[in-house]
Amino acid sequence: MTNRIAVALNALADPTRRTIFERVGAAPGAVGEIAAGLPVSRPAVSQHLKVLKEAGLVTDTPDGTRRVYRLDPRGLGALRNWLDRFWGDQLSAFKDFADQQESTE
Amino acid sequence: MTNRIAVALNALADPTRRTIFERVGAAPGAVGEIAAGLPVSRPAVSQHLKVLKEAGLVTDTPDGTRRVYRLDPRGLGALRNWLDRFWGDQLSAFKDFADQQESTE
DNA sequence: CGATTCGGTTAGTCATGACTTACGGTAAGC
DNA sequence: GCTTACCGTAAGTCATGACTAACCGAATCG
Repeated sequence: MTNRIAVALNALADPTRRTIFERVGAAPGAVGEIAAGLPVSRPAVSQHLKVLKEAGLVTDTPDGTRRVYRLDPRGLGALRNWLDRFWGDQLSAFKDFADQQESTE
Repeated sequence: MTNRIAVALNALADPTRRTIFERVGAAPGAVGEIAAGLPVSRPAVSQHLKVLKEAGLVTDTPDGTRRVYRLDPRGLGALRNWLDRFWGDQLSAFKDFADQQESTE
């Protein structure tokens, strides 16, 4: 459960991989199209897409010799839920902090 | 602007650092308290907290010789907004995909 | 004051992973 | 059939960063 978060965060931590992820988010496309214009080789993009796929952040669909990648809502949703948990923690913690400040002033 | 996202994601990618972040989220505390029970040394925790602080994910407050760390809403909010952008992309992309599926069946 | 506690910093080691080059494999076009 | 795109994989190189041990500064207590 927290492992899904681990792989997702690890996948999005790399700058090149994040750029690839943003490109896929802007418009689904094949590996060659995604790699075009990037400062890394096509095999590198392939490896990054593999990591993103195993993280549940993208999915691939065969299309002839090409392979179209698009966003996967599962990894995205898992990250959102994880973040929202801390958002709640943060709010309650801030409330405690504010109460304490008020009581000691 | 995207640099804030970069440092935040990079900070949360490390497992040890994520554990520290979760501990701080559960309950604010000093460095020694956070380091207690962790499989790494206290200086390591100190270095991790520095990274989390520079990422806008935690803040520190001096308290005598101690130093209390708590969550910082800024980094948390930035991450949420960044994720939500892709959430919108994902939804529209899924809609396009569904429309295309429908038109080709 | 000295002694103690708490925490940040430095230097140096070591493992992880991002990248390229070369290769193999599959589907479309002649 | 043969060739051409397109893509994933393997092997090997190299840089980044996580960690420990040792050190130093600052605040508290006797």
